[in-house]
Amino acid sequence: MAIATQGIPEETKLKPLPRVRLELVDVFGRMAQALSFPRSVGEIYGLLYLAPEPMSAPEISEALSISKGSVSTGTRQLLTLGFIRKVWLQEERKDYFEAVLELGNMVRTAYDQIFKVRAQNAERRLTDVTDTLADEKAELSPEEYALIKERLARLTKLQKRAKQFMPLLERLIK
Amino acid sequence: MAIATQGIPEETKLKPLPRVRLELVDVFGRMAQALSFPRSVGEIYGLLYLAPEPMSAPEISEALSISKGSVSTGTRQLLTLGFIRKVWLQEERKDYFEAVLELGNMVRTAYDQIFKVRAQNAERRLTDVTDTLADEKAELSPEEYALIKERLARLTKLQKRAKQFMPLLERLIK
DNA sequence: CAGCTTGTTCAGTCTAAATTGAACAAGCTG
DNA sequence: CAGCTTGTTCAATTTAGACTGAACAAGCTG
Repeated sequence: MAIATQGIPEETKLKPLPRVRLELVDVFGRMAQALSFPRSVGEIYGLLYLAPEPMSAPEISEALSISKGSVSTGTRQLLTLGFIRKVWLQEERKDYFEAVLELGNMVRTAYDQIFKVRAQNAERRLTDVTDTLADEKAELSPEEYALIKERLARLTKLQKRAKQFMPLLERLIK
Repeated sequence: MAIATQGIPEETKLKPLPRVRLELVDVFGRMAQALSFPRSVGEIYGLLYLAPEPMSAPEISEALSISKGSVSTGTRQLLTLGFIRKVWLQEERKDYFEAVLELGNMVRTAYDQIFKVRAQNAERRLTDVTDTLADEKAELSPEEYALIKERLARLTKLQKRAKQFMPLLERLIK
């Protein structure tokens, strides 16, 4: 008997997840994909969101049948986005994770880290293009130059309007 | 001579694009990717945005070095999003395309078609999960049932808040 | 109607990103 | 300290989905 159970990790006692939980895992998995995050990241969050207790990385790995590596990188991403947090359970040695339920915070940090950065990039690139136009003025016909200038000006105007709009959005999110 | 030029399409007279235009193609290409659209779709829009005249599908294909197929599917997507429109040039037979410059409209229809649809999907899926919980009630411990119920209620609440938020957003976009 | 060109569709190819799994470091335990 | 387990990293693999190119339909032109 001792021999037979030897290689098997002692923690195989996990109950299968109830259907509700599996379904929510799927919902968050798809949602993550729609937002162009790795599906597994969404799944981990979905799993933790309905977990009665914090879960360890090996537990997550088994419950979702994804590799240790994916769990490691996935939890790291979720931690930096503030979607989950680490919990130290009594004298346990492993890390445990739980979902952050205060969704307001989540949305706000996600907004800061993703939307804001992208908006800034877009702004910079647009000014680069405008610079290129100035450089190239001599090589363009006056008509084409004027046309391009006017259209870039439109974009810049839109850009500015979006920028003004952002603080308002930020206040609404809070 | 007749033989030598035989296979070559007569319309190879396209000038190379000025650098400004190439740069904007790139900007929109990347922007599209960031919004999880195919890069080529963004590139087509970027090309048309600074085009002095409407462009035909073969012209687009050549200017961006992408296949006929990609141009066909890309223009279709842009048309349904309202980002470009078809133009019939005098008695020409081919379709010509031009960018819609009224960005307000664009943003609004894009919002309707993408964001709104996604929000509705999310809502439906969430109610599905809630239904599953009801079905499964008997198989869950009272504690687990209560916990899951409470957390799903949180999500539903957030969902509702987001829903209320949308008309406001719509007004701001206009 | 034969021979063009245009435009759509779709099966196959290619590429970028996600995922795996193995190697390794670090800590705990007998 | 030998033998666990945990967790990270990274090269290799897999997968998803964008892109291509060929086949086809439809129209116009001599």
